[in-house]
Amino acid sequence: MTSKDRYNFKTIEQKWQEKWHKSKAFLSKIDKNKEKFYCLEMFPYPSGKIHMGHVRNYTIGDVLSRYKSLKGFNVLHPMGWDAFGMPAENAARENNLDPKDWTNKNISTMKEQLKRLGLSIDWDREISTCSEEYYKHQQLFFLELYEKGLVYRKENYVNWDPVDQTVLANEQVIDGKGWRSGATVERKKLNQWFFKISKFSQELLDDLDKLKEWPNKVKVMQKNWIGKSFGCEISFKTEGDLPVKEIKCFTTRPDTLFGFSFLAVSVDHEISKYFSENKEFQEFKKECSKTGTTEEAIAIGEKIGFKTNLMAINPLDPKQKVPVFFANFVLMDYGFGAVFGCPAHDQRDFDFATKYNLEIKTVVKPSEEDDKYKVQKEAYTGSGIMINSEFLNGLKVPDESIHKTIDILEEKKIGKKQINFRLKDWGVSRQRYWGCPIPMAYDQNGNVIPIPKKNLPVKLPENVNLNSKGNPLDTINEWKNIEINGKKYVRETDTLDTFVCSSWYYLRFCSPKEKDYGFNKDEINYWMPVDQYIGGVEHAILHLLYSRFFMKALGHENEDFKFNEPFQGLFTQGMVCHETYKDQNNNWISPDDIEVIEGKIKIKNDPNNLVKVGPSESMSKSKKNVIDPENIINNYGSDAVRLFILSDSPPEKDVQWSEQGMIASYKFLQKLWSLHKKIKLKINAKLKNIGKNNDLEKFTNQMIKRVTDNLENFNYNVIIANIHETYNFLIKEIEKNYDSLVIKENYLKILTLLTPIIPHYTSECIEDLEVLNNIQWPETNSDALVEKKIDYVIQINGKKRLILNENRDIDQESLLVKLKTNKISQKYLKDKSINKIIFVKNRLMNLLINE
RNA sequence: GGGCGAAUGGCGGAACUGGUAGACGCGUUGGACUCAAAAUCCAAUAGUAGCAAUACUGUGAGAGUUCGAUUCUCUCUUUGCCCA
Repeated sequence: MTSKDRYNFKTIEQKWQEKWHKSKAFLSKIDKNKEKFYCLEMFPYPSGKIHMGHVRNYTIGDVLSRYKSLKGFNVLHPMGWDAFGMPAENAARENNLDPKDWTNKNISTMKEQLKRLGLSIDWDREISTCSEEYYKHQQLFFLELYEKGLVYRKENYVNWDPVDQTVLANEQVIDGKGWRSGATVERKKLNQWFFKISKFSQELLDDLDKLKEWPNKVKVMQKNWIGKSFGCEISFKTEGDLPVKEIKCFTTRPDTLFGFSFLAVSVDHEISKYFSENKEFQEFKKECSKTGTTEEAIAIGEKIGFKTNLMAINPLDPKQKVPVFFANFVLMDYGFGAVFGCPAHDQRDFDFATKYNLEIKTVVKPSEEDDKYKVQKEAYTGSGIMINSEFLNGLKVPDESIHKTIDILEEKKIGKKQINFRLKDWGVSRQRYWGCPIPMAYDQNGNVIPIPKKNLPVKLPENVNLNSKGNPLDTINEWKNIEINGKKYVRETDTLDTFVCSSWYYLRFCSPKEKDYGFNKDEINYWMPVDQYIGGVEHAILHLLYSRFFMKALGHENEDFKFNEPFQGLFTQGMVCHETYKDQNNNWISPDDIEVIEGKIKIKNDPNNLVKVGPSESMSKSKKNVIDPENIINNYGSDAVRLFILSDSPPEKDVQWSEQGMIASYKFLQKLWSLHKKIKLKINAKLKNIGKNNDLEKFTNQMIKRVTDNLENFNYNVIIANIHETYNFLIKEIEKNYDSLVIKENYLKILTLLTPIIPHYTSECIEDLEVLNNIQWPETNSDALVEKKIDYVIQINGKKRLILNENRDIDQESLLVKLKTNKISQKYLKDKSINKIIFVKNRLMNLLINE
């Protein structure tokens, strides 16, 4: 092949991208005569350059968008930027830049990179969450939710970095230290703004059932996160030297009440006020704060307690009095910050009771054990039968026991049926500069006043010194101090969690230029909900749950807003992985810095330094196992990258990056191109009516069916296999005699099938064939799919013995006659009697004979 | 500890509703072209035995249902993710 014949992706891809740009090929407009399809991928954070994860995510979405367009849908496929957030602020501080400039520069770089992928995006709808045009609407939403009572302020514990003077998210606390400063993180109480997501707990849970096109695992994760538990509030009378008469507990296992052996409360429980002068208690409290606040830390960490002189009385058995402890494994957030301990049937309680020598009384036995069963080395938490529990004895655990106990407790007025949710209200305050300002202010007495709507937006001040300790906004007096109606106020200086920005951006895409409000009602009514949302499974809980909440909050007390779920379909794609490399000193090595010499992996230009190959892991800068998409696109072209990133694994699973696989995809496009040249010659030769062979048409129809099915089911990796099969078939078949018109008709259909995957290439081919009319997704001709001859599988005693190619719809008797004249089957059937025949029409025949 | 999922050649992975296991790709081997190499093309490629036709074994392990199980049921092992 001479270089002239080669497929020049550089000029061809650029040519088509320019054409698409100039003709606004992907512009979306409301058209009520067409069915809409809203395809959305999770928008990127503008961190600098795109990475392979983006390439995979947006390629998947693009394949779907282009397919739906060809199918005749009116497709909305927008893109924007999740542009607020800490990396910008940190980068700006380190390099003495403005976060806005840093962000906007990254946006323009990444936008160019995405365009080079040939994505079918309507760039006229581009939005950026850090622009005033975006966040001013968000501030209005905030005020609306405040008016509806869905926003409030309360004191809450936060992770406080005493060096950076800032609040840290849980994931920024590593081994109890601030991720940046390394300082030991403190628990600190701060006034924070909250969204009342807990008000919608039940609805968020119930509506999961409506989300038929969501992966089950994401629904399960959300369900667990919302964490509905059914249980009982129980009041325990107390005796002792404190003015405390009663402590309320929440429990999901009221049936184990006869196994009661202690009562544990959180160190923040209201009775702790009687210990404020107690030095030992204060020491204990300090000790507790060291164990960390995550549920995991508590589960793994040692259980410690501080005994009070209070005794709690078992409401079902007033003779039983047990000690009350402060304990580190009880959190104030859960229930009432108090639990009753039943060591025999809860491992945490068991560990605690063992440590403090408390009674362990068995009240549930496994069904197969007798009544003398005793819990020994660990708590028994399984199902079984109640024992040692007076009137509860014999009840089945948990089916009968829990409900029955609650009924009894309610009757005796010592307990109340209660539903508890694990989901807590969403704290949205961040002590940061680079975020959406919260449109609130305080008077001199600290009373809250919303900024009047006419004064919106509250703009972020510019040219701010980011090197101050704490929140930079706190230091800018001229911004902070304001007057409203002649009275002096101080602004709220916290900004909103960036998850707020991403909770409604999908609405903004429907009407990105609407000036007066965040969206236009008619436009969202046409485009919403998002038909297919695509992104990483790491957002399975927070982002997706917050977005769902936001829709419900907007619709709350608002007849005009008729959506309560944003994403009808959800697809979570897997990560892009690469082998990891380390040198002899355990330093990470980039794949760009290694070479293979005589089968050994070595560091480039340092042949004595052998490389240790580690497991393949998700690409990350810290492990240096990243491949820069830009280099790959430069070397092989976007179509080849798209082809490869889809080819090796199902999109929902992780994919291994492979240089060899990438090269193979590139070479395959070259092969396709030489096939195209051959086909074009055949078409131009204007061959007429030669032969009656319809294999080509049959094959085309098979492919239409298979590719369409695979597209509908996200089996994109199989489509790549289908494309290879198509090549393997055509390269041979095209040598046979066909009518030129038949070739052209079928070939065009095949090119259309490839278009969602490799759009630049097929556009060039279609143009090369001088086809002018718009292409549409081909329909399957089901007549052409019907095979006249079928390979019948002949089994003898369930084992495949031979294949008979016979007419379709042949009946059992006729097939048996054919079989009796066949040499191979004779070998097996000779002198044997057939006991039974299983015949599956058009598929197989199984003969059962005596061996 | 709990929940959900996964396990198929040297590797990534196919297989409709229970009906020819290993599509397709990578890699490997052999061949053609070439002074040679690269590129390209052709062929082979689950294992064992055999010149071959073919036979037997084979979808993490073990059982079960069935004429027939990668697919359904149970037990176990390993592993991934989420929650604790």
